[in-house]
Amino acid sequence: MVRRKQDVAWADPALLILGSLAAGPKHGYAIVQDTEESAGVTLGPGTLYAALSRLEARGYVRALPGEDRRRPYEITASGSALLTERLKAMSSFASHGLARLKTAQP
Amino acid sequence: MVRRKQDVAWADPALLILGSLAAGPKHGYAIVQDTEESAGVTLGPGTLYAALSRLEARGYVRALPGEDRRRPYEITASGSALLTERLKAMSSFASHGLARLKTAQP
DNA sequence: CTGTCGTAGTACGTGAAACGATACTATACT
DNA sequence: AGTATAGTATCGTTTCACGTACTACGACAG
Repeated sequence: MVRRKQDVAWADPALLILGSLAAGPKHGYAIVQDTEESAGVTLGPGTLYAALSRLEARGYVRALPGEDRRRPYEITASGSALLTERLKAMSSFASHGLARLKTAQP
Repeated sequence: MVRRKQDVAWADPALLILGSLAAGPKHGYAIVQDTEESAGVTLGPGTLYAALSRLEARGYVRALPGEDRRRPYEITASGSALLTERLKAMSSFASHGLARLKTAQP
């Protein structure tokens, strides 16, 4: 088992989770499915729950009262603020980078 | 010191390096300065040179003959291809996420 | 001449976290 | 009952981000 950390990642798992929760509260399994289809990234359970509890400890998400055995999470205000900042930075970096790639071909 | 790994990063250092090299060959120190002004991220030497040698080992960058004390690096074709993929993914994730944030406010 | 500042890269230790594997429970179907 | 699926949790390994400290060299001030 040669865990190869996925060879130059483009986004932090925590950011994928926040992005998924931005659309509304979800429980863990739903987050996994959402990031798979919207970002093409599959989060393993180890990654998911570890990142979720870190986000909760830092106040970016909040656990909602679980109805049955699912535990939904909700993004908080500071989580939204953080996500907005990061997404803007990503967006501008991506467009600058793509512009560089187009022009700087020898 | 409590190495807090920077609290939800928005981009892998390796990606910042590739993005900087997309504008043309640079040596390490110049990459640091470039990412500082273009992305607002300061890469420490430990982060920078470790990431650079990983990128070189995987064939995404190539070391050019060093003139004096500096060691310039150049992005390779597969590095450009990788960067393009990742930037496109980042860009679409960022725009989807920002759209979600706008609409889904209770 | 010597201090120190900016440039450039090296070496290294520490801790955080990604990831896969594994295990477990509860419901649904057959 | 047996199997599949939904859902959550924990463990161990490995990798890597990051800070600190260090070497080295040119330029310029004092």
